[in-house]
Amino acid sequence: MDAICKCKYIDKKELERTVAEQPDAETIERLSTFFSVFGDGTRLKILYYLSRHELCVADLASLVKMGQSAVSHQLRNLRLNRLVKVRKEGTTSYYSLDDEHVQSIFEVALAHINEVKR
Amino acid sequence: MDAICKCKYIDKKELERTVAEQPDAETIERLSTFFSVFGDGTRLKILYYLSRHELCVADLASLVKMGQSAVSHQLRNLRLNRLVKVRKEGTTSYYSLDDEHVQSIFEVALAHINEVKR
DNA sequence: TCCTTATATGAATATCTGTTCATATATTAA
DNA sequence: TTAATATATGAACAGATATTCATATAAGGA
Repeated sequence: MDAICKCKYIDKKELERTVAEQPDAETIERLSTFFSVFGDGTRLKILYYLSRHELCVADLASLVKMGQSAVSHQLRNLRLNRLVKVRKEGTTSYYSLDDEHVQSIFEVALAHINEVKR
Repeated sequence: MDAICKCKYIDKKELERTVAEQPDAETIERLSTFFSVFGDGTRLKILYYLSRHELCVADLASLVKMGQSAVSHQLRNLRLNRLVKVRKEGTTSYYSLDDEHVQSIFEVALAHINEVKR
């Protein structure tokens, strides 16, 4: 702790506690990655549809009005971040949500943007 | 509704409801923007510190170990997204949180990454 | 076996985003 | 008024990211 606290209104002891308790680098890294996944309209739409139904790639593509390839890439992203899971049947891949937090995340975020109301 | 539902396992009626109830373009836009703000380590750190103290720019810069300019740019971003607010006193700007959802957001996200545990 | 269908993926490209650098603005002190 | 300090901001640059295109893989049917 060095150049900190040049300003007034700060209880130095409390600030030291804040620094001591700060999330470690890995936590920050994983948090920002997690939020980045939600920071894209295409992925949000996919997550919304999957929160209602298990769906195959072609149907998702038609629902979000994007090419099959684009959707496939995004599903891969969501899969790697453990937000969706796949079930294969023949050549068809059925995707569904793999995280019970997605719903809560949506709710809090909607609460935010509805209160700010532009 | 056209090329949808080529796959089985889908109740067409329910799918129509899902489409009818889907969030509009503006909501998707605002949601993804909202999440994008959290999708960056520097901003997450800033939000963490501000969740504990009102702080000036110089102290924030020293805490997150970044240049004053970088922090200033990020604070501007956070300000435009209504997550922080400023209070000026002389030449000093004191920032603090401007959103009661930030805490809840953190909690849900932490719950997620702790359960997935790498 | 050959063809069709569903999905996955590497490469290329265009766009977006974060940081730095230089500088502007504004307040206070000398 | 001049200097020093705190912050803000435009421009430039580098790195990240989303989409498209072409193609690979793989299963099922003819």
